[in-house]
Amino acid sequence: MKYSKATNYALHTMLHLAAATPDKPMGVQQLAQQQKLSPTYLSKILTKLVKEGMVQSASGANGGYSLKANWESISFLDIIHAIEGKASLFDCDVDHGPNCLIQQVMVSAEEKMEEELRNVKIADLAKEITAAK
Amino acid sequence: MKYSKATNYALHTMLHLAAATPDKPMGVQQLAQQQKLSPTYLSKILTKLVKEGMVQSASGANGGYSLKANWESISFLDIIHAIEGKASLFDCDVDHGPNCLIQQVMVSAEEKMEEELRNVKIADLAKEITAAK
DNA sequence: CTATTATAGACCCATAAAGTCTTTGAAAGG
DNA sequence: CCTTTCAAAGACTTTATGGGTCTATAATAG
Repeated sequence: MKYSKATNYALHTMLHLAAATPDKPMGVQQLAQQQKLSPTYLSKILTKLVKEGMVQSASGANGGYSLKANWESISFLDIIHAIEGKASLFDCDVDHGPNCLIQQVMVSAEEKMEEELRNVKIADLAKEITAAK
Repeated sequence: MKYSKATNYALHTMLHLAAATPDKPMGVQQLAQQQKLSPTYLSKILTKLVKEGMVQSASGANGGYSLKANWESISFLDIIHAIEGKASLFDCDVDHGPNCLIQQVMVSAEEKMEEELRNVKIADLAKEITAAK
């Protein structure tokens, strides 16, 4: 079990947008250079973030991606869910009634992790970065 | 990102052993029937648990698998680590120095989940099951 | 010695992640 | 209106891994 690389890229891209230019749009090639990956691949990831309402896109000259107005409230969990989906990490497939004790333990542990990820906003890290400069 | 089915099988098998016969060994075909999967596949999973020192195996007639002496202290996390490995769920591959803030957040969230999984022992659930009978 | 059981490893298949390429569509600016 | 610049969409390829089978080997009880 591993987080996908796409999640890593998404988190870094969001942090970069938040720390640099929440206002001005930034092109995908520029964003891709930071992480040394292909622009077309990153654009697929960004499109997911757009669909989830975290990022705005603008076509045409001087276009690009920028954060949406509500960006200060975006948490790690929001971004992870946008890429990985919102399904539970654990599914008990065994056919033994609806109340699987194991399932309950696994889900409650997962919720502990999600709670933490929900509490950390991308804006928190962006502040740390800009303060360090 | 999902837990593997093997983890699900391992947890259920451990629980079944703990709730049924911590003393007498149980054959893999019997264990496999419970979860409706092939004995050879389950044996691969059980071998991992043996190597991690949670389960004892005995070849030959009247052989099979049984829990080890220390079984009351075995946690969910122990079993999960035996199957999934102990690596972190998140690796920041981006080349930007050793102190990735994102990595730190992800790891600390993961530790919250692990803490919970470390606190729940398979013996706890086994007690619940036997008490319910 | 034989029946029974675990162990090991080669092997296969399906699915999903990871990434490329090409076409289409939208906007800005002359 | 035409061209340039950008994102969006989707087909496609590649690679890795989970999930599983099969067969041969080793250990042990009786």
